[in-house]
Amino acid sequence: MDSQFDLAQTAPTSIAVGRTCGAHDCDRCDVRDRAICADLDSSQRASLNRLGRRLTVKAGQTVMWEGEESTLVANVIDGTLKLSTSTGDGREQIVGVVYASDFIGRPFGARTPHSVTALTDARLCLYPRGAFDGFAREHPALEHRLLRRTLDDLDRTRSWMLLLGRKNARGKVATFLLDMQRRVRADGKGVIELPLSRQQIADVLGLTIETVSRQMSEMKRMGVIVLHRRRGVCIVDAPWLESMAEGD
Amino acid sequence: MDSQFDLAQTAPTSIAVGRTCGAHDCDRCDVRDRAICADLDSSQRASLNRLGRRLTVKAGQTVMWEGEESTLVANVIDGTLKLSTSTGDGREQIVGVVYASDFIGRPFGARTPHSVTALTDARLCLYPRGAFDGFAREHPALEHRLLRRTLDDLDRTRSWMLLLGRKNARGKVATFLLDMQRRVRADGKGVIELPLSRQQIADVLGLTIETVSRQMSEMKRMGVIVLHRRRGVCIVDAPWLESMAEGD
DNA sequence: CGCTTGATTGATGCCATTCAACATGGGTGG
DNA sequence: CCACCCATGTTGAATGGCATCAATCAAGCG
Repeated sequence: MDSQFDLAQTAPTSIAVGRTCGAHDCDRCDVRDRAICADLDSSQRASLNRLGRRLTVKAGQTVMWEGEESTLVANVIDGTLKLSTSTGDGREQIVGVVYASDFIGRPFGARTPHSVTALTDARLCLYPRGAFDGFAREHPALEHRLLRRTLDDLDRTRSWMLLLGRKNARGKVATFLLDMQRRVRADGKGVIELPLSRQQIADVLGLTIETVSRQMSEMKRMGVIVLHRRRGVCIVDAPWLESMAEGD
Repeated sequence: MDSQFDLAQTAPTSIAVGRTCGAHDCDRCDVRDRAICADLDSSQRASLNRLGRRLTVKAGQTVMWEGEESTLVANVIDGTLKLSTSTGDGREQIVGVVYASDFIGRPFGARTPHSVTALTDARLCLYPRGAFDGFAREHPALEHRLLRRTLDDLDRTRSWMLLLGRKNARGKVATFLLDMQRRVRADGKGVIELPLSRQQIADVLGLTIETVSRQMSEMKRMGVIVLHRRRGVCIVDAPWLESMAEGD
C-alpha cells in the first residue's frame, strides 16, 4: 500500500520472524464490525481473543506455506496479502488477494492449500487452528459469518476463472485495474497506489511481466489511464476501460 | 450445445420445465450420508424435507441462470451438472462441475452468480432459498456441513486457477483426464465415460474444441490413453499422464 | 557516483486459435 | 435395411497473440 515496499523482498522466512504482541482490546479493533468475529458479544470476543495473539509481518514475509500442515488461521487487521500456488517448475499463480478484515488459513482441514505472503506490512490476529475450530463449532454465529465470507470468496474466485480462461491480455489488465479501483481508495487526484508489483499483477492475471507492462503502456498512450512512478495509476476514461474489460 | 438443448433454451423461466415429484423418504436417500443433511437426525431431516421437493431434469436443461434472483438451492441426488459464466459476446467458461451429493445454488445471497445446467439427466432435492436459509440458521450442524463443503469447493476452485493461468494445453488436458479418473468410476476394462462433450471440456479448460481434440489424439498416438467412441477414455500410462499434467 | 532492483521496450519464435474441410456415427424415414 | 441427415469430432493450414530472450531505462540507496 505505502511505499515501505523497499524493505519488502527479504528471503522467504517463516512466521517465527514476525513480531508477536500481547493481547489487545477487541472492542477497539479496527475491523471489529467487518471481521468474522463481528457478531460475537463482548465476552465471547474476549474468550476468542484469549486463544489468539497479534502478529506483525513485514512485506514479503510468508505466513503460511502451500501444502504444509494447517496449524494457524488468522484475521487480517491491516495490510494486504496474496494467496498463491505454484507449479513444480516454479511458475506461480496468485489465487487471491486479501485485505483488512478478511480471514486467512484453512479451518477444518489438514493442509493449507496455498501459500500466504504479505504484500505490504501487515497486522494479523492469529489463532491456532485446532483451538479456532473448536471455538467455531461452539459459536454458530461465528461459523455463519465464516460461511457467508467463504461463499463470497467462492463467487469472486469463480468469476476470476472467466478472466483467466477466456479473456485476452487487454481484457485481463483492464479488469484488474477496474477491480483495483473498487478495492483501493484513491488520493485527491484519483491516483490509486497498486498494492502489487508488475510481476505480481502478471501472477494474478496469468500473464508475463512484459505483457502487463506493454498493455499498460499502450493504454497510457491511448489516454485511458495515466501512470505515476511505479505503482501509481489514474483511470481517466473508465467507460473505455470497461469496454476493454469485456475482453476479446 | 447439447442435442436436447433446443427445449432448454426457452426464456429464463427457471425451473418450471422440470418434473416435480412428491416427497420422498430421506432415510433411504442415495446421498443420505454424503450430502449436507447427513448430520441431521431423522426428525430434522423430515422437517427439512417438508420445505423442499424432488425435481427431475433432462440433460441440457438449465436449472438456474447467471445473474437471476437467487430463489432456489438444491442437493444433487443423481447426475452431473455444470456451473458456468459467460462473457458479453458469448464465450463461456465452466467454473465447476457438480456430482451426486453436491450442493448447488447461492444461500444467503441475492443473486445466483453463475448458471447451472444439467450435463446428464439429473435428480435434485430442491428448496426455496429463503426457507432453506432460515432452516440452516436454526441448525448449526447443517451450516457446519455446508461450510466444510464450501471450503473444499474453494480449495478446488483455486487450484483450478493454476491450471487456467499457468498450464499449457497439454497440461490442461492431462490434468482434466486425471481429475475425471478420480471422479467417474471406470467399467471393467478401465474405460471411463466422460460426462462432458469436447466443447464442454474446452469450456472447462479455457481452450478451443480443436485444441482439446488435437491433444487427445496426440496422447492416443503416443500410447498414453486409448479412446473409445466419443466419450470413452482409458488411461493406459497414468504416470506419464501425470508428468504431462505438471504443465508447460 | 556505481550498484541493484523493477519496469519498459524491442526482436523473434512458438503455440493456441482461427478458418476450413472432412470423418464418424447415431437416428430417422422411406 | 439402407440412404440420408445432422451433430459431434477430427484433421489440416495459416494467422496472430503472447512468451521468450535480451537490451535499455528509471529510481532508490549505500
